[in-house]
Amino acid sequence: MNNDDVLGVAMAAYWQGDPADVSVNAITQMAGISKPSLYREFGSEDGLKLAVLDRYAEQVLSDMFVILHGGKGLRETLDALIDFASDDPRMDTGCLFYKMRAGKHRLGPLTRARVDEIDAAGQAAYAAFLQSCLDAGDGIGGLPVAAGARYLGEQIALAITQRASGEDKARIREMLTLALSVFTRP
Amino acid sequence: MNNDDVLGVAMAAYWQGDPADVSVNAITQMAGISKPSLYREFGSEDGLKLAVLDRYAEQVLSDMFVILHGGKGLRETLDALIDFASDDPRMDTGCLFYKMRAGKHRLGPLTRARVDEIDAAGQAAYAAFLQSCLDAGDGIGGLPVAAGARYLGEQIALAITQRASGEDKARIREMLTLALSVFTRP
DNA sequence: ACAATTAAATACCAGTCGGTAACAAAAATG
DNA sequence: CATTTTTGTTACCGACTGGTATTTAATTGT
Repeated sequence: MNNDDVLGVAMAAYWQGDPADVSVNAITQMAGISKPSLYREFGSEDGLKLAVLDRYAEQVLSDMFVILHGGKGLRETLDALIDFASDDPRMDTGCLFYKMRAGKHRLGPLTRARVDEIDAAGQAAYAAFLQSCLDAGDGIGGLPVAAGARYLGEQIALAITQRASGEDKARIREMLTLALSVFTRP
Repeated sequence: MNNDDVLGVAMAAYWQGDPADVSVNAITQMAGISKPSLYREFGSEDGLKLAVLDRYAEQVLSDMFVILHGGKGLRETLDALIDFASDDPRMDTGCLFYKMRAGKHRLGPLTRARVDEIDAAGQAAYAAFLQSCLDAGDGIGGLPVAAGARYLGEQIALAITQRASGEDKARIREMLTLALSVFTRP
């Protein structure tokens, strides 16, 4: 059981439940390693969560950035975001990043700082996407880019968070589609 | 320091922070009473939280039901909801009910059941409001009542939750107004 | 083969959690 | 006044938390 395997186990555990409800003891047990081994590798619980978050960003969140930077048009990109948020099986138990962001006050300083970084990067990506739509001549419902980016980000987060609470996929899609319809209004 | 005072202290503590992060020890300390006194009165942490939630529903949530059952028109009622969610000073630290609902898995069975009850009552109130708008001849953006009620409830919850994380009031109002504009679309 | 070094595990630390048993003061009841 | 019953307190319980000091096992260098 090498370090990457441990990271995988920890990510699965944090992702499946609530990061704040999974103890280091539980992780060492699931990974079949001793506690000092884990602490030697990651330094602290904060260090472990940071490593997990980085791995998650690179393995999962990257897909969302790919959608946003795909250079497709407004409708096509929004549809891809809706598909991802309401149907991707990886989001069945929610998004680890959003879970961490929702419980930010329970995180250590390292992980919290990284959450803020990723959040800012997300905002920037949403804004860049909307700006590119404007540049391409697509209207975005007459909204300012910054406000639209915040709105878009929060609606996606809301939809994925509802996935974690077992809400029906079709209903989530319905609500998200409705929320994002403000961008494609005549 | 009588029982109602203790309930007030507990409600303030739970409301201010996260209900899951406030221990019974902390509450007894803040209220200046001993732990067995609190347990004799409320039975368990679950019982205390249930009592707090009931008090909160009667003191705060009732105002939202009053708005919904006020018999006013669509636009006026939505505006009142937007005002409440984005400007009412009592929502500066968020809504205790939504905080409990978000951390439902951390609640005891009594409180969790009550959260579900209140949630269902909220859904019903939103649906009744939208139905009354339809009956009065107001269109609600061509949405089915049930879907609209879910959407409306979640958008209000999102807005108030953002209040708790210190988001700017004006931006929250902007986003909520945008989200609810789907109801008043021509 | 033996010594030095590294890796991993056992066992422990102080602190907090929700919850209670045992006990002291006070108030109601005979 | 004496007795019971309620009210409140101190001190404790076992279980868990994040984090480590210490010891044992495996590996390496010579």
